[in-house]
Amino acid sequence: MTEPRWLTPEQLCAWKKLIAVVELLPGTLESQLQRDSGLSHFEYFTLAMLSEAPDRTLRMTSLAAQTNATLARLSHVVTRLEKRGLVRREACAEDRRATNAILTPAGWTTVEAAAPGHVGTVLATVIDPLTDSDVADLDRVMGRILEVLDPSHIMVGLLPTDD
Amino acid sequence: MTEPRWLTPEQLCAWKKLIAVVELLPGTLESQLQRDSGLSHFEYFTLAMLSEAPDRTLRMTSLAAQTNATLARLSHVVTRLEKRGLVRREACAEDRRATNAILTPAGWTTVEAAAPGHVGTVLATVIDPLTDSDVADLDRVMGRILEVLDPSHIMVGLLPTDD
DNA sequence: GTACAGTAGTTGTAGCAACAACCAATCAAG
DNA sequence: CTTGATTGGTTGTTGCTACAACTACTGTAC
Repeated sequence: MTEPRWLTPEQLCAWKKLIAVVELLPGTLESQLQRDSGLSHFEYFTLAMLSEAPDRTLRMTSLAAQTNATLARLSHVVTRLEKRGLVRREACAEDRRATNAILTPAGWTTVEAAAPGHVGTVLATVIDPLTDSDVADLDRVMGRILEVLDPSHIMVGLLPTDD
Repeated sequence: MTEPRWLTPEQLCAWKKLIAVVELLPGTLESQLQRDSGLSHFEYFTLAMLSEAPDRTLRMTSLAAQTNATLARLSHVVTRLEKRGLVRREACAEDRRATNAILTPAGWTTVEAAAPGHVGTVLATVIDPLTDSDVADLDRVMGRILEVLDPSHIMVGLLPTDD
Protein backbone atom coordinates (compact mmCIF):
# COMPACT_ATOMS: atom_id res chain seq x y z
CA MET A 1 0.00 0.00 0.00
CA THR A 2 1.27 3.44 -0.90
CA GLU A 3 1.74 6.19 1.64
CA PRO A 4 -1.75 7.70 1.86
CA ARG A 5 -2.25 11.34 1.01
CA TRP A 6 -3.59 13.57 3.75
CA LEU A 7 -5.39 16.90 3.83
CA THR A 8 -3.62 20.19 4.37
CA PRO A 9 -4.78 22.16 7.44
CA GLU A 10 -6.76 24.53 5.22
CA GLN A 11 -8.42 21.66 3.39
CA LEU A 12 -9.16 19.89 6.65
CA CYS A 13 -10.75 22.99 8.10
CA ALA A 14 -12.97 23.52 5.06
CA TRP A 15 -13.84 19.84 4.97
CA LYS A 16 -14.88 19.81 8.61
CA LYS A 17 -17.23 22.71 7.98
CA LEU A 18 -18.72 21.11 4.89
CA ILE A 19 -19.36 17.84 6.68
CA ALA A 20 -20.94 19.69 9.59
CA VAL A 21 -23.32 21.47 7.20
CA VAL A 22 -24.07 18.19 5.46
CA GLU A 23 -24.94 16.63 8.82
CA LEU A 24 -26.95 19.52 10.22
CA LEU A 25 -28.79 21.02 7.25
CA PRO A 26 -31.03 18.04 6.43
CA GLY A 27 -32.20 17.83 10.02
CA THR A 28 -33.08 21.51 10.07
CA LEU A 29 -35.10 21.33 6.88
CA GLU A 30 -36.65 18.06 7.90
CA SER A 31 -37.90 19.25 11.27
CA GLN A 32 -39.32 22.51 9.92
CA LEU A 33 -41.32 20.69 7.27
CA GLN A 34 -42.38 17.96 9.65
CA ARG A 35 -43.48 20.46 12.27
CA ASP A 36 -45.26 22.94 9.98
CA SER A 37 -46.62 20.68 7.26
CA GLY A 38 -46.36 17.07 8.44
CA LEU A 39 -44.15 16.18 5.50
CA SER A 40 -40.68 14.71 5.30
CA HIS A 41 -38.31 16.59 3.02
CA PHE A 42 -38.45 13.74 0.54
CA GLU A 43 -42.25 13.78 0.54
CA TYR A 44 -42.28 17.54 0.03
CA PHE A 45 -39.80 17.21 -2.78
CA THR A 46 -41.83 14.49 -4.44
CA LEU A 47 -44.98 16.59 -4.31
CA ALA A 48 -43.05 19.61 -5.55
CA MET A 49 -41.75 17.73 -8.58
CA LEU A 50 -45.26 16.58 -9.42
CA SER A 51 -46.65 20.08 -8.96
CA GLU A 52 -44.28 21.37 -11.63
CA ALA A 53 -44.90 18.58 -14.12
CA PRO A 54 -47.35 18.84 -17.04
CA ASP A 55 -50.80 17.75 -15.81
CA ARG A 56 -49.14 17.33 -12.41
CA THR A 57 -48.36 13.83 -13.61
CA LEU A 58 -45.14 11.86 -13.91
CA ARG A 59 -44.11 8.30 -14.61
CA MET A 60 -42.72 6.59 -11.54
CA THR A 61 -39.36 6.09 -13.23
CA SER A 62 -39.00 9.72 -14.19
CA LEU A 63 -40.19 10.90 -10.78
CA ALA A 64 -37.62 8.61 -9.19
CA ALA A 65 -34.89 10.17 -11.33
CA GLN A 66 -35.95 13.72 -10.45
CA THR A 67 -36.02 12.96 -6.75
CA ASN A 68 -32.76 11.02 -6.91
CA ALA A 69 -34.45 7.96 -5.39
CA THR A 70 -34.62 4.30 -6.25
CA LEU A 71 -37.87 3.04 -7.71
CA ALA A 72 -38.39 0.88 -4.65
CA ARG A 73 -38.09 3.80 -2.26
CA LEU A 74 -40.37 5.95 -4.39
CA SER A 75 -42.96 3.20 -4.58
CA HIS A 76 -43.16 2.99 -0.78
CA VAL A 77 -43.37 6.76 -0.43
CA VAL A 78 -46.06 7.09 -3.09
CA THR A 79 -48.03 4.38 -1.32
CA ARG A 80 -47.96 6.48 1.86
CA LEU A 81 -48.84 9.68 0.01
CA GLU A 82 -51.64 7.83 -1.73
CA LYS A 83 -53.07 6.70 1.62
CA ARG A 84 -53.05 10.34 2.71
CA GLY A 85 -54.87 11.37 -0.46
CA LEU A 86 -52.10 13.63 -1.75
CA VAL A 87 -51.21 11.55 -4.79
CA ARG A 88 -52.98 8.93 -6.82
CA ARG A 89 -51.73 6.24 -9.20
CA GLU A 90 -53.04 5.54 -12.65
CA ALA A 91 -52.09 2.88 -15.15
CA CYS A 92 -50.28 4.33 -18.15
CA ALA A 93 -52.15 3.90 -21.42
CA GLU A 94 -49.14 3.73 -23.75
CA ASP A 95 -47.03 1.28 -21.76
CA ARG A 96 -48.94 -1.05 -19.52
CA ARG A 97 -45.86 -1.79 -17.43
CA ALA A 98 -45.76 1.84 -16.41
CA THR A 99 -47.56 3.73 -13.65
CA ASN A 100 -48.26 7.44 -13.51
CA ALA A 101 -48.21 9.31 -10.22
CA ILE A 102 -50.65 12.22 -10.19
CA LEU A 103 -50.89 15.06 -7.70
CA THR A 104 -54.42 15.35 -6.31
CA PRO A 105 -56.02 18.74 -5.54
CA ALA A 106 -55.34 18.03 -1.85
CA GLY A 107 -51.73 17.35 -2.73
CA TRP A 108 -51.49 20.64 -4.62
CA THR A 109 -52.97 22.51 -1.67
CA THR A 110 -50.53 20.82 0.68
CA VAL A 111 -47.43 21.64 -1.33
CA GLU A 112 -48.57 25.22 -1.92
CA ALA A 113 -49.07 25.63 1.79
CA ALA A 114 -45.75 24.06 2.68
CA ALA A 115 -43.58 25.96 0.21
CA PRO A 116 -43.37 29.40 1.88
CA GLY A 117 -42.30 27.97 5.22
CA HIS A 118 -39.73 25.77 3.59
CA VAL A 119 -38.34 28.60 1.51
CA GLY A 120 -38.28 30.77 4.60
CA THR A 121 -36.09 28.21 6.32
CA VAL A 122 -33.77 28.03 3.35
CA LEU A 123 -33.46 31.79 3.33
CA ALA A 124 -32.85 32.00 7.05
CA THR A 125 -30.29 29.20 7.30
CA VAL A 126 -28.41 29.41 4.03
CA ILE A 127 -29.08 32.49 1.95
CA ASP A 128 -29.42 35.35 4.40
CA PRO A 129 -26.05 34.74 6.12
CA LEU A 130 -24.36 35.05 2.72
CA THR A 131 -23.42 38.04 0.59
CA ASP A 132 -24.14 38.00 -3.14
CA SER A 133 -20.53 37.17 -3.77
CA ASP A 134 -20.71 34.30 -1.25
CA VAL A 135 -23.69 32.93 -3.17
CA ALA A 136 -21.70 33.07 -6.39
CA ASP A 137 -18.80 31.26 -4.71
CA LEU A 138 -21.16 28.66 -3.29
CA ASP A 139 -22.61 28.07 -6.72
CA ARG A 140 -19.19 27.64 -8.31
CA VAL A 141 -17.74 25.37 -5.61
CA MET A 142 -20.79 23.13 -5.33
CA GLY A 143 -20.86 22.95 -9.10
CA ARG A 144 -17.31 21.59 -9.17
CA ILE A 145 -18.09 19.00 -6.50
CA LEU A 146 -21.21 17.96 -8.37
CA GLU A 147 -19.19 17.30 -11.49
CA VAL A 148 -17.74 14.38 -9.52
CA LEU A 149 -20.78 13.31 -7.51
CA ASP A 150 -23.31 13.60 -10.31
CA PRO A 151 -21.55 13.79 -13.67
CA SER A 152 -24.76 13.20 -15.60
CA HIS A 153 -26.54 16.09 -13.87
CA ILE A 154 -29.61 14.13 -12.91
CA MET A 155 -30.30 16.41 -9.95
CA VAL A 156 -31.73 19.44 -11.62
CA GLY A 157 -35.25 20.74 -11.19
CA LEU A 158 -35.99 21.55 -7.56
CA LEU A 159 -38.38 23.68 -5.59
CA PRO A 160 -41.69 24.78 -7.06
CA THR A 161 -42.11 28.23 -8.52
CA ASP A 162 -44.31 30.48 -6.46
CA ASP A 163 -46.62 32.24 -8.94
CA MET B 1 -50.08 35.84 6.05
CA THR B 2 -47.48 38.14 4.53
CA GLU B 3 -46.34 37.77 0.95
CA PRO B 4 -43.59 35.18 1.20
CA ARG B 5 -40.08 36.06 0.06
CA TRP B 6 -38.63 34.03 -2.74
CA LEU B 7 -35.14 33.26 -3.97
CA THR B 8 -33.47 35.15 -6.78
CA PRO B 9 -32.42 33.03 -9.77
CA GLU B 10 -28.78 33.12 -8.65
CA GLN B 11 -29.70 32.10 -5.12
CA LEU B 12 -31.96 29.34 -6.40
CA CYS B 13 -29.22 27.98 -8.61
CA ALA B 14 -26.69 27.92 -5.78
CA TRP B 15 -29.26 26.42 -3.44
CA LYS B 16 -30.09 23.61 -5.83
CA LYS B 17 -26.44 22.69 -6.08
CA LEU B 18 -25.96 22.78 -2.33
CA ILE B 19 -28.95 20.56 -1.71
CA ALA B 20 -27.75 18.13 -4.38
CA VAL B 21 -24.37 17.88 -2.66
CA VAL B 22 -26.05 17.44 0.70
CA GLU B 23 -28.12 14.59 -0.73
CA LEU B 24 -25.36 12.84 -2.63
CA LEU B 25 -22.23 13.25 -0.51
CA PRO B 26 -23.34 11.19 2.51
CA GLY B 27 -24.22 8.24 0.29
CA THR B 28 -20.84 8.34 -1.40
CA LEU B 29 -18.93 8.39 1.88
CA GLU B 30 -21.24 5.82 3.40
CA SER B 31 -20.85 3.27 0.65
CA GLN B 32 -17.07 3.59 0.46
CA LEU B 33 -16.71 3.02 4.21
CA GLN B 34 -19.25 0.22 4.24
CA ARG B 35 -17.61 -1.52 1.32
CA ASP B 36 -13.98 -1.13 2.39
CA SER B 37 -14.23 -1.26 6.18
CA GLY B 38 -17.69 -2.50 7.12
CA LEU B 39 -18.43 0.69 9.01
CA SER B 40 -21.17 3.24 8.66
CA HIS B 41 -20.01 6.83 8.50
CA PHE B 42 -21.38 7.43 11.96
CA GLU B 43 -19.55 4.41 13.35
CA TYR B 44 -16.32 5.53 11.72
CA PHE B 45 -16.81 9.00 13.08
CA THR B 46 -17.48 7.69 16.58
CA LEU B 47 -14.32 5.59 16.52
CA ALA B 48 -12.36 8.54 15.09
CA MET B 49 -13.48 10.83 17.92
CA LEU B 50 -12.43 8.23 20.48
CA SER B 51 -9.10 7.69 18.76
CA GLU B 52 -8.26 11.37 19.18
CA ALA B 53 -9.38 11.64 22.81
CA PRO B 54 -6.99 11.38 25.78
CA ASP B 55 -6.64 7.71 26.72
CA ARG B 56 -8.92 7.03 23.76
CA THR B 57 -11.72 7.50 26.27
CA LEU B 58 -14.76 9.79 26.34
CA ARG B 59 -17.88 10.14 28.44
CA MET B 60 -20.99 9.12 26.56
CA THR B 61 -22.43 12.61 26.84
CA SER B 62 -19.36 14.30 25.44
CA LEU B 63 -19.00 11.72 22.68
CA ALA B 64 -22.64 12.31 21.77
CA ALA B 65 -21.95 16.05 21.53
CA GLN B 66 -18.89 15.56 19.32
CA THR B 67 -20.73 13.24 16.96
CA ASN B 68 -23.82 15.43 16.91
CA ALA B 69 -25.98 12.54 18.08
CA THR B 70 -28.56 12.05 20.77
CA LEU B 71 -27.52 10.00 23.76
CA ALA B 72 -30.08 7.37 22.80
CA ARG B 73 -28.66 6.96 19.32
CA LEU B 74 -25.11 6.84 20.59
CA SER B 75 -26.02 4.23 23.18
CA HIS B 76 -27.40 1.91 20.49
CA VAL B 77 -24.36 2.43 18.28
CA VAL B 78 -21.88 1.86 21.12
CA THR B 79 -23.73 -1.33 21.97
CA ARG B 80 -23.20 -2.55 18.42
CA LEU B 81 -19.54 -1.49 18.41
CA GLU B 82 -19.06 -3.19 21.77
CA LYS B 83 -20.46 -6.44 20.40
CA ARG B 84 -17.90 -6.20 17.61
CA GLY B 85 -15.13 -5.63 20.14
CA LEU B 86 -14.18 -2.17 18.84
CA VAL B 87 -15.25 -0.24 21.94
CA ARG B 88 -15.81 -1.11 25.56
CA ARG B 89 -17.76 0.61 28.33
CA GLU B 90 -16.52 1.33 31.81
CA ALA B 91 -18.22 2.88 34.79
CA CYS B 92 -16.90 6.36 35.53
CA ALA B 93 -15.12 6.59 38.87
CA GLU B 94 -15.86 10.27 39.59
CA ASP B 95 -19.55 10.27 38.72
CA ARG B 96 -21.30 6.98 39.12
CA ARG B 97 -24.13 8.01 36.84
CA ALA B 98 -21.67 8.34 33.98
CA THR B 99 -20.26 5.79 31.53
CA ASN B 100 -16.97 6.04 29.63
CA ALA B 101 -16.62 4.67 26.12
CA ILE B 102 -13.10 3.39 25.43
CA LEU B 103 -11.56 2.45 22.10
CA THR B 104 -10.12 -1.07 22.24
CA PRO B 105 -6.89 -2.02 20.44
CA ALA B 106 -9.04 -3.72 17.81
CA GLY B 107 -11.01 -0.49 17.46
CA TRP B 108 -7.81 1.50 17.03
CA THR B 109 -6.61 -0.92 14.35
CA THR B 110 -9.95 -0.67 12.58
CA VAL B 111 -10.08 3.10 12.48
CA GLU B 112 -6.44 3.34 11.42
CA ALA B 113 -7.14 0.92 8.60
CA ALA B 114 -10.30 2.74 7.54
CA ALA B 115 -8.90 6.26 7.57
CA PRO B 116 -6.79 6.26 4.38
CA GLY B 117 -9.63 4.98 2.21
CA HIS B 118 -12.04 7.44 3.70
CA VAL B 119 -9.64 10.34 3.26
CA GLY B 120 -8.99 9.20 -0.28
CA THR B 121 -12.69 9.46 -1.03
CA VAL B 122 -12.85 12.91 0.50
CA LEU B 123 -9.93 14.03 -1.61
CA ALA B 124 -11.35 12.57 -4.77
CA THR B 125 -14.88 13.85 -4.39
CA VAL B 126 -14.43 17.19 -2.67
CA ILE B 127 -10.89 18.48 -2.47
CA ASP B 128 -9.27 17.54 -5.76
CA PRO B 129 -11.92 19.21 -7.95
CA LEU B 130 -11.24 22.49 -6.13
CA THR B 131 -8.49 25.05 -6.41
CA ASP B 132 -6.86 26.46 -3.27
CA SER B 133 -8.98 29.55 -3.63
CA ASP B 134 -12.10 27.41 -3.96
CA VAL B 135 -11.18 25.69 -0.71
CA ALA B 136 -10.83 29.07 0.99
CA ASP B 137 -14.24 30.13 -0.36
CA LEU B 138 -15.78 26.85 0.77
CA ASP B 139 -14.37 27.37 4.25
CA ARG B 140 -15.72 30.91 4.47
CA VAL B 141 -19.19 30.15 3.09
CA MET B 142 -19.72 27.00 5.17
CA GLY B 143 -18.49 28.93 8.19
CA ARG B 144 -21.21 31.53 7.69
CA ILE B 145 -23.90 28.90 7.30
CA LEU B 146 -22.64 27.10 10.40
CA GLU B 147 -23.01 30.29 12.42
CA VAL B 148 -26.76 29.74 11.97
CA LEU B 149 -26.92 25.95 12.09
CA ASP B 150 -24.53 25.48 14.99
CA PRO B 151 -24.01 28.76 16.84
CA SER B 152 -22.31 27.07 19.78
CA HIS B 153 -19.76 25.35 17.55
CA ILE B 154 -20.26 21.91 18.98
CA MET B 155 -19.17 20.26 15.75
CA VAL B 156 -15.44 20.79 15.89
CA GLY B 157 -12.87 18.02 16.10
CA LEU B 158 -13.23 15.61 13.23
CA LEU B 159 -11.09 13.04 11.43
CA PRO B 160 -8.13 11.42 13.14
CA THR B 161 -4.61 12.71 12.62
CA ASP B 162 -2.43 10.36 10.62
CA ASP B 163 0.82 9.97 12.61
C1' DG C 1 -45.90 -17.61 -32.18
C1' DT C 2 -42.73 -18.51 -28.74
C1' DA C 3 -38.59 -17.96 -26.22
C1' DC C 4 -35.68 -14.74 -24.02
C1' DA C 5 -33.72 -10.46 -22.41
C1' DG C 6 -34.66 -6.15 -20.66
C1' DT C 7 -37.78 -2.68 -18.48
C1' DA C 8 -41.40 -0.98 -14.97
C1' DG C 9 -43.00 -1.45 -10.74
C1' DT C 10 -44.29 -3.72 -6.20
C1' DT C 11 -43.57 -6.07 -1.95
C1' DG C 12 -41.17 -8.54 1.99
C1' DT C 13 -37.44 -8.27 5.10
C1' DA C 14 -33.72 -6.54 7.79
C1' DG C 15 -31.22 -2.76 9.86
C1' DC C 16 -30.87 1.83 11.59
C1' DA C 17 -32.59 6.37 13.66
C1' DA C 18 -36.05 9.16 16.24
C1' DC C 19 -38.94 9.40 20.06
C1' DA C 20 -40.51 8.40 24.39
C1' DA C 21 -40.66 5.91 28.59
C1' DC C 22 -37.88 4.40 31.90
C1' DC C 23 -34.25 3.55 35.85
C1' DA C 24 -30.35 5.14 38.61
C1' DA C 25 -27.39 8.47 40.64
C1' DT C 26 -26.58 13.23 42.07
C1' DC C 27 -27.62 17.66 43.92
C1' DA C 28 -30.14 21.26 46.42
C1' DA C 29 -33.44 22.64 50.01
C1' DG C 30 -35.48 22.21 54.20
C1' DC D 1 -32.26 12.39 55.98
C1' DT D 2 -35.74 12.79 52.72
C1' DT D 3 -38.23 15.05 49.05
C1' DG D 4 -38.04 16.76 44.47
C1' DA D 5 -35.60 18.19 40.38
C1' DT D 6 -31.86 17.31 37.21
C1' DT D 7 -28.49 14.68 34.86
C1' DG D 8 -26.67 10.35 32.65
C1' DG D 9 -27.79 6.53 30.30
C1' DT D 10 -30.55 2.43 28.51
C1' DT D 11 -34.30 0.10 26.30
C1' DG D 12 -38.69 -0.63 23.57
C1' DT D 13 -41.48 0.87 19.72
C1' DT D 14 -42.30 2.83 15.41
C1' DG D 15 -41.27 4.31 10.89
C1' DC D 16 -38.39 4.67 7.00
C1' DT D 17 -34.69 3.13 3.66
C1' DA D 18 -31.83 -0.33 1.27
C1' DC D 19 -31.68 -4.67 -0.79
C1' DA D 20 -33.41 -8.53 -3.01
C1' DA D 21 -36.94 -11.29 -4.86
C1' DC D 22 -40.85 -11.26 -7.53
C1' DT D 23 -44.70 -10.19 -11.13
C1' DA D 24 -45.99 -8.23 -15.32
C1' DC D 25 -45.31 -6.29 -19.67
C1' DT D 26 -42.49 -5.06 -24.01
C1' DG D 27 -39.58 -5.86 -27.81
C1' DT D 28 -36.64 -8.76 -30.54
C1' DA D 29 -34.87 -12.98 -32.61
C1' DC D 30 -35.75 -17.09 -34.46
